[in-house]
Amino acid sequence: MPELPEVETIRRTLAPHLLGQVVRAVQLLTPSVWRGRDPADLVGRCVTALDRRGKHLLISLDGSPAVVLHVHLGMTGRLVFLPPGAPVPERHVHARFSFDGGELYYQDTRRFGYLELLPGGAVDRHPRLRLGPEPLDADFTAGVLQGMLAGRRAPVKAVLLDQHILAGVGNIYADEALHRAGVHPLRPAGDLSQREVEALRDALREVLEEAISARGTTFSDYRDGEGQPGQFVAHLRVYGREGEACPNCGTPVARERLGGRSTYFCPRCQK
DNA sequence: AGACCCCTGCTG
DNA sequence: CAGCAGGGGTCT
Repeated sequence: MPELPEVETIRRTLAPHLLGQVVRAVQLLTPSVWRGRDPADLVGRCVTALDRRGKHLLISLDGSPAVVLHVHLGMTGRLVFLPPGAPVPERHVHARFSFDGGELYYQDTRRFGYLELLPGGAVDRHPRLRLGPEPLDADFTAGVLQGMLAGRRAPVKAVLLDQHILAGVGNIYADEALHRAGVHPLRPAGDLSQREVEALRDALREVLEEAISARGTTFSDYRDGEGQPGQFVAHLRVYGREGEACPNCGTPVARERLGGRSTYFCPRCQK
């Protein structure tokens, strides 16, 4: 579920509740979702930062040495902060973190996500966090994207989805960016013209920024850090819209499978 | 690039 | 009942 815009929205909505707060207790209800050091090691530590890398959330806590709680939400993961008295989630709650101002719940219906407690420091060298560049960083230029695509025969969409090459783009935003750029998802990555690479770079940044502004895309499961759904589903142009009119040209949106996943595109606008 | 795996729930 | 779902991993 959560791609870059959703994780960024969760980060922003959790930050005011967690920064400067001390973990008073941790309850791990489903041990299999936990990796790394003992969760009890969190108790007494203060949250010093919330960061995002791609689709990964990194919660830094103080201490000597400091630690980082690494969260990946998979398809259906949620991280929701609730003040005292708020209705308590009941289904698929796997962990609960108590703070003076409320409780942080980790839920995940399908359990594809995980929580991992890492030593602080060079977290980006950790195997699961060896990711490609951030598409919203200022130095993600058309030249950088060109370098990612050059010489590859794989479909351009498959390259966009590869987190080791580019961080944070998932099935929804890959399809949306390719549509905006007018590029067919099955085109061999290395065949794109310079003009197409520039359009794709701009489209990726635009769609990710707009989705963050709309607080993410909610089909069913996704919620932000305060339990609220995102609004970007109303802005989707092709994703999940098989048979509906392309907003550009009116041609029915097509769906094909790529690597076992649905791919939506306009057969007329995307060559 | 594809198949299969992880897991639960919803839809047709 | 089969098929599908925003994540990723591993193995051909």
